[in-house]
Amino acid sequence: MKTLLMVDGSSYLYRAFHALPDLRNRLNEPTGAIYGVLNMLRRLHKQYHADYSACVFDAKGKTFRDAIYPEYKAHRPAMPEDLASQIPLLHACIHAMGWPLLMEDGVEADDVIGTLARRATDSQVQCVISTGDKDIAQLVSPDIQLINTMSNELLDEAGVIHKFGVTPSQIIDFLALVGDSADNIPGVEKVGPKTAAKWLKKYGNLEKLIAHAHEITGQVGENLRRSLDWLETAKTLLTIKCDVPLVLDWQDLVAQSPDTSQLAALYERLEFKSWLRELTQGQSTKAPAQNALQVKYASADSASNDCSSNYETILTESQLNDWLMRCERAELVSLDTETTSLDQMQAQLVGLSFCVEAGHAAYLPLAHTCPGVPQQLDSKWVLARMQPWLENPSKFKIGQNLKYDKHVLANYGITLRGVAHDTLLQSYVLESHLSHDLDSLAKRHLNYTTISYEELTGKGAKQIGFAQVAIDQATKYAAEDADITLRLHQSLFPQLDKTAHLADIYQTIELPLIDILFQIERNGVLLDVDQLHAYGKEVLRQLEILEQQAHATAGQAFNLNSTQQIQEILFGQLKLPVTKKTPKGAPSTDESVLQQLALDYPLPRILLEYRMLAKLKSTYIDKLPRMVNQNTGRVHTHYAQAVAVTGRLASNDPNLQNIPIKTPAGRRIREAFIAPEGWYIISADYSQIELRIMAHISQDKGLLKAFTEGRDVHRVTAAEIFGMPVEQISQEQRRYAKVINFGLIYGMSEFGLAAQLGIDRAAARNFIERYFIRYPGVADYMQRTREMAKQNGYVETVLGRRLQLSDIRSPQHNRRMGAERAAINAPMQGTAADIIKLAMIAVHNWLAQTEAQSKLIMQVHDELVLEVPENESATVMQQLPVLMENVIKLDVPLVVQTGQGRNWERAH
DNA sequence: TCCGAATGCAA
DNA sequence: TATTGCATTCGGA
Repeated sequence: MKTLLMVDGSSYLYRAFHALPDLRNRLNEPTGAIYGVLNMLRRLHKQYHADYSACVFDAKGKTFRDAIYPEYKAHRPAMPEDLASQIPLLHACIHAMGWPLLMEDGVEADDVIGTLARRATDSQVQCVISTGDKDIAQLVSPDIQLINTMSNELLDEAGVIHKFGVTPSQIIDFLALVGDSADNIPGVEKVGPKTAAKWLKKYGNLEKLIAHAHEITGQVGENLRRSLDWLETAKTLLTIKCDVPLVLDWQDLVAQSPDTSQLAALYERLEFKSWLRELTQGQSTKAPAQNALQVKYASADSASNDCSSNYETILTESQLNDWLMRCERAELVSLDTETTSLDQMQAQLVGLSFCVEAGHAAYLPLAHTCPGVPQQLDSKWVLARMQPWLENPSKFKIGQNLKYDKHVLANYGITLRGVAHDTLLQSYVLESHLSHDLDSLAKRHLNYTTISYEELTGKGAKQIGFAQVAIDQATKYAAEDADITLRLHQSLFPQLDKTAHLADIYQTIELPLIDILFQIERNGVLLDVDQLHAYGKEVLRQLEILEQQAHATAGQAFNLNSTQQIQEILFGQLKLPVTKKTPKGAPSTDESVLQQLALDYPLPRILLEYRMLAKLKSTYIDKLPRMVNQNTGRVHTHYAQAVAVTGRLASNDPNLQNIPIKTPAGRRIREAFIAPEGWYIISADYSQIELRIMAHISQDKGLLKAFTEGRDVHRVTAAEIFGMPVEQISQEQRRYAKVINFGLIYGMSEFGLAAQLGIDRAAARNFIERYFIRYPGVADYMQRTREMAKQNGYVETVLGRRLQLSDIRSPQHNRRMGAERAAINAPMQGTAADIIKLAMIAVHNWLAQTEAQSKLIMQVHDELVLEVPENESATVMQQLPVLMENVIKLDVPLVVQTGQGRNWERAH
């Protein structure tokens, strides 16, 4: 049987343009989209030896769809000039490569493809359609398959059912219900893929669904009934025409042999060097592996998404020996572990993967239990064999989040050393505002779609463990991860290295921090479970009393945890005044609202008390004891090193960075964080670090002076804005000044200040004006920062860490203002984050050098917490401030306050 | 079982 | 209509 290969060129054109970096030749002509599309055609050509082929593009001009629906694709902006300018050369290349190129005026590419696919089926020709567009799934049949060449996803009939939950013949109905945002075709409101598939499964098709529309209950049902007329039109728009009159012969679809000299001239102009070399040297079609480090010019080769690969499964002793030798010899080895659990303290190894050179990776299964599993090497023996290499600090390793792998190996008594790089942190330092998971990185930087974990294991309740995954599947996935990580390093590291400050932050802050965070997490913190348990009982009694009081006061029973029910009672039945709404428009019942209402009514006061205790109980009192590790008897948090865009750490499972402190009830919880017998908790925190950083960055004379002279800065500020001597400032006036000082750090508006202080806007504006008159350097800094952000698209910390602000030029006022506030805050929050990270490194190194037993156990943004044996406490108390205050030299002094006690509360 | 909304804890 | 996070409960699908 003959085959026809069709490529939906238009669907790839935009994707290539946006997915690839802005490649240009020496003439500064953009070339990225050309490269992307050609690269795909080359891959397809290698992959399929089709008898007929065609590359199809949309032509200019209106189509019948525009006629029946003027908004069709109307939301799409005009094609960017940088893309439009690439099209003539792209077409020239395709032509020179010998591909039949089709463009029909007034007909969309989809309809050309549909028509040819129909003809192919009629002529008993098999059809493969390469597209990134899901609409075309409607064409799939036993003789017609889709392939998404960017993601390597193949869709046959079963594939469509698996992906969309409906058959190819139901795809049009499915899309009509869901809508297609790419073409600006709305669906039924609130109906997503799940609902649409469910309905179509039940009723068969849209017609029958419409006939039973009255049976659908709820809001969705109403939405459906409202959309009935539209659905017909949507169907027409979404249906690919398979009967377009095309004057074409099968002969027109036979590929010609490439015009080599023409092609060489084009590649020369476009500077596609490796392809050019291939032509001139008459090499095989396989492109040589590229070393991104050497690609200095705007050569398109560095964007190669041709991740050709050779993955091996290690099942024999000799294979292992072979790979170990390669690891020993390689300059840098990419390493990844597959495990039984996301909890790094519990995780057991299922397998290990390595990559020594892009494209050459291996998977070493150790504990797969899938049916029909082959004999695997004995894991104890393997680990003993590998331990010397893993622990050798001069054998360099790279990975994606190696802190996790270090924990996993530590569970087997192995200390991973020689961590030279981590792609998670490279991406984080380079582009903290984007996602850093391996799948996203591969897509973004290599234009490559990895096999997702869920593809192998499923998701939700039916998800299986990695050990149940078949070994060949696991090899593809795990070896690919190691391979991709190495390739990412080759792309990311040179980018980092271009900006000295970013390279420094990566090398001297983030990389060294891996081991320190690992150690802190491993150390854990001791919890007085009995105390929490007793306190929980006490709180439970209070909650029961409060609940009864609330029900009695309201005159009915209701769920005190339900904001909706509280809304109904306060504003629906009791008719209390609504002062604030939630973002969705419902009357808010948050703390500030209840506090206001509590002045005049009894119920809000009860609710406030209830909420505070309920929160403490569920989030901390009950939860923390359950998080105690059974083996160590301690709580081990996880620090996320690449989550917060400003450079801060984040803590989770459990979050130890939001343990209560403000209320007496909250402090009872801090009392449960204890030191073992014979040890102390010592806490050291930076005093007003962000305000000090603001003084340093803004160089405001008044602020610098206040800090340099060691004054109470809130009191000084109050004196300035109230125009009174410092000695006469009241507590209330100081509180105002403090709110203003903090507000400034967050880029607060007069509205926000008014809300915060409970004063009117005019008064708030007055305070801000007086502040800026007294501290003109600060006003100036705010303005400079906004401008810097707008100009560069990013802001920087004192050490040069960057935060990109993609919304800073947004036409949407809200987004732009949000970005401006973030621009003002990020340098201060981020510099503080840099400083405490330096402090962690300094403290850790000092403890190691002096061979102290004391250990870091927590970091809370501006505070370090240590567990210290009695005999070391005096030294630590004396040395901590010295170390922390001198990690950086600012134009104001840094001040560190320390405390020690049997528990965290007492250490404050 | 999953997800968004509302809420609230920290620095 | 104040920055950065994480985690809880509810309630709808």
